[in-house]
Amino acid sequence: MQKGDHLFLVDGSAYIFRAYHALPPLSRKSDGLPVGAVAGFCNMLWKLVEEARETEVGVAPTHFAVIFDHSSTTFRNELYDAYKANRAAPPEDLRPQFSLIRDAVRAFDLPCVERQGFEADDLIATYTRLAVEAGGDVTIVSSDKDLMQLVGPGVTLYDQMKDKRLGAQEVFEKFGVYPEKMIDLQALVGDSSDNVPGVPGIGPKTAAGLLDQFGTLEALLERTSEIKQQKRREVIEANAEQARLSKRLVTLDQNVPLADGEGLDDLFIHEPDGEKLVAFLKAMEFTTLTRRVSAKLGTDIADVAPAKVAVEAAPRGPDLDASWTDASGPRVGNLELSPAAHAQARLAEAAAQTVDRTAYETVRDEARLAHWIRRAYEEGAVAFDTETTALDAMRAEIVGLSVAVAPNEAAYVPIGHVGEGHGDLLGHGQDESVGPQIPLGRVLDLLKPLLEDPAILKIAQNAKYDYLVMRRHGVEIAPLDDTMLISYVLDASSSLDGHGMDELSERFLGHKPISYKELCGSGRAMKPIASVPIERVTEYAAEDADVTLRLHRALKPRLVAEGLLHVYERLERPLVPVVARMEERGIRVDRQILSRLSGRFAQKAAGLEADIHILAGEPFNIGSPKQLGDVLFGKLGLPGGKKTRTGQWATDARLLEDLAAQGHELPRRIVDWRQITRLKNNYADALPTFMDEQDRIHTSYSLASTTTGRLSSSEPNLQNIPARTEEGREIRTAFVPASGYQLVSADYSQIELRLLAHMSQIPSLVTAFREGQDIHAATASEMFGVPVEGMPSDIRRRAKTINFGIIYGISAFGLAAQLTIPQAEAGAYIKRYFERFPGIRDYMDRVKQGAKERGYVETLFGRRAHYPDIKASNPQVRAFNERAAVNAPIQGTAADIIRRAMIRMEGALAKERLGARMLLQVHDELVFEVPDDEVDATIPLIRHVMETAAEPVLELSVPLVVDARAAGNWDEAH
DNA sequence: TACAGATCTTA
DNA sequence: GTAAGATCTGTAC
Repeated sequence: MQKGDHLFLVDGSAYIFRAYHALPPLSRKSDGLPVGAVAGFCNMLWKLVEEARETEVGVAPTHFAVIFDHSSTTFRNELYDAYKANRAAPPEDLRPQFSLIRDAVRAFDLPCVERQGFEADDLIATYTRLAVEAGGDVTIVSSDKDLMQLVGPGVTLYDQMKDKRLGAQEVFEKFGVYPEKMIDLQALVGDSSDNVPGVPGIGPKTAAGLLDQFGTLEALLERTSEIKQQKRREVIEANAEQARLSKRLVTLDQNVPLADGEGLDDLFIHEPDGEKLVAFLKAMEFTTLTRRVSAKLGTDIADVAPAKVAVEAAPRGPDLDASWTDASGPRVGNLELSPAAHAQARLAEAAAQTVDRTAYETVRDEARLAHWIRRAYEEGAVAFDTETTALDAMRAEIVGLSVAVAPNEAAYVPIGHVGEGHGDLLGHGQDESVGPQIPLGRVLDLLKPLLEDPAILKIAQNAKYDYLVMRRHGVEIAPLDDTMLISYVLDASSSLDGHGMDELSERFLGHKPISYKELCGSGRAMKPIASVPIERVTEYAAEDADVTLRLHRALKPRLVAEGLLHVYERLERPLVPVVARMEERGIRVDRQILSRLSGRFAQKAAGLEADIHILAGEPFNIGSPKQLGDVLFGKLGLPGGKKTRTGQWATDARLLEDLAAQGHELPRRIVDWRQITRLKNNYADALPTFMDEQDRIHTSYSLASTTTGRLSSSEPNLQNIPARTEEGREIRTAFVPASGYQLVSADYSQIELRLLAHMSQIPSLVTAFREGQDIHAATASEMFGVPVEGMPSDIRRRAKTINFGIIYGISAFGLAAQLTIPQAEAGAYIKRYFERFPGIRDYMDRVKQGAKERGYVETLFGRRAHYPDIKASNPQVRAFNERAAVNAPIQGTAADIIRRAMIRMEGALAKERLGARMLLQVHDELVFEVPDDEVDATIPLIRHVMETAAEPVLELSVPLVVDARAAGNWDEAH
């Protein structure tokens, strides 16, 4: 549990009574077992878990528990033996349902908690306290007045039946006091259903008035002489002790000892096991709910046998509270407690705090390091940053570590510093002048328990980097929050370095941190950080940790307030260690193959270069578009010269191809030369420079640099290795498995087009995918009336281009360019397409409209892409934003789905004890290294995980299909 | 030395 | 027509 999390606590006993009384009796058909309350209970629970975001609660739970009363006396009976003594026994037909309802909660895979000697309310109070202390928010699903005392910042009640939230303001409207005085009010008023005596003749109105006048119950009892009405004074004086007793009875115990496995963090919610749940519902014979649940969870009803459910002859007779406080009445916005207000307050707080770099400490001995570790434990969270010798996490050596536990309370631990001008570039070699430093091994030994402690949240900016560096030193940081990813989820559009710490700090804290450049210089003058004076590095590094901590406080609550917590928790945070391990593994590349290719490309390029210079009549730099343009269109006067917007001659491949098609020799050679030199320079010669000692290349994936949720790959970019041309594919043959392994490539077939079919719900497209038709041929057939059988390849090619165009937000201009046809003709194609698939135009219009209204579009998983310029007055800018907005939900949903597959993949492989290692992601493709003898077992598993990755959140109306193949290199596997 | 523009590679 | 990153050239500083 941590800041930004949201705990739902369901008052299970109250829920049962409500379900029982609200619904007509229902018996199981096969044997007449009464199950009405179970049915109502299950429906409410399912609705709550699935739809909380759409209700007044507005957020989905990250943590969840159903709390029951336990069937024994509680500490309150020791205080007052008449407590709840007049409670009627539950109705006969409800009794057998109690244990079934507990079974139901377990079938939902939700924690179900009860404790002997305590009421459900005490457990709820305890969990609420713990959650608030951990910085989380709480929704108590109940409207029992006994629970109103718990309402406060971050804590509200929720009446599911009425879809009403109760915050402090609602409590005040109902009882005339704010939540903190509810206990005193109840002590005065009493509760007949619980046998809490209170003071006779004092009702809620009078009690509220008295508390308004005196402040507290104790003050009232001490100053009864000030009560004007004689009768009232006498009755209160006579019943003072009874009021004090009542107060103890109604005060909830916030310190119930929790059993192992019932701690706050054990309440983390996870997707239910579809089979288990469906089996239970089937046993109960709830046909409608069974259908609904299985559809959502992707479970085939026919495949699941009903669970064996034991019906207890008699319940253990729990004291179930039938009283249900009516929470009706006017509801007023509860602004001071809403997640939005909370988030805003945090932002304001962060912006107001100033940074004091002189407060930072340089840690030079183990005693001081121990102090900082202790502080981290006290706070429960620590911001963390590593200073290293390189930007590449796979090569970087640790120079120092910084931590922050509170604003301005931060420290730097120098480890690998050397004196100015001493040591080599990597910072190796010690120097006495830098002063004492704790040895790396000791720092790691001391920090490892903290960094791996599941109870302490570690916060980092670009956490994957620090995770990788530390993992290489045997420390597996967890749990981990990443301020960069939080910012990215909140608004991905500022992606051009927009999530860097310095930018975030200036944007949200109004503070400009010391830049790396200021610290170390840049370019030729750049010094290794290990030789910068430690006092200066302390200011820089501790500030980074401090700023990271502040950003976390400022930004994390916005995830809840803006309904984006699930995107972060499900699609971003869990991916950090997964991608880090992929980078760490790297992929093996055959140096010899690349070297051979480089030689061949060099020869070919030299030949072409000579030809080109002869054809041009003079030597010139072919690689210079400027010189090339002058030669082609100036000196030789070739036709079709176009200017780019900077006034240069355009010499792109497409244009040169056109010239070549007209019979010009030179442009053909230039196109070939460009292809060959590119293959040589960009790939054959560049890739070996990234190889490590084991001939493996470790790309770096950015999780936060696209607007749509895709990953990007750099240094080197392994997401644009050639695949289309014969010569290009030879580069791919150099990507090979380790010995004893095969490379397996698994890619989604047409995933974006399938998602378009699902999202726009075009019947003919949906049917085509369901029946496994050739989608481009089907499109062509629908558009041009040509039968699929014997369709000319050119017709199909046009349809394919149009299909891609649709996904990209089509324009006549673009389609014309792509198909090299006149714009009018392209426009006619589009018109015809929209006539044949009118739902597509409606869908695109809806998306654009939504983007204009809200400023953003969403993927099916709730990820947002912002397009503020979609309302620009410049038609070009506007049209561009419209196309991007149409594309983003499709591309982004596909990105979300493969992220989900990646997150599940390692666990799925481990569960089957398979040794496959996930190495690369290329948007719709995953590449693995699989032990030779496990290939046959692994491929079906990989396919299954990928094909079901959208479930159970989404039930797609079209199947996802994955093609997978094993081979000795990436070209053949792809 | 730093940056923008053109080009080309991928999904 | 969408989304990226790398390299080279040429120019501005």
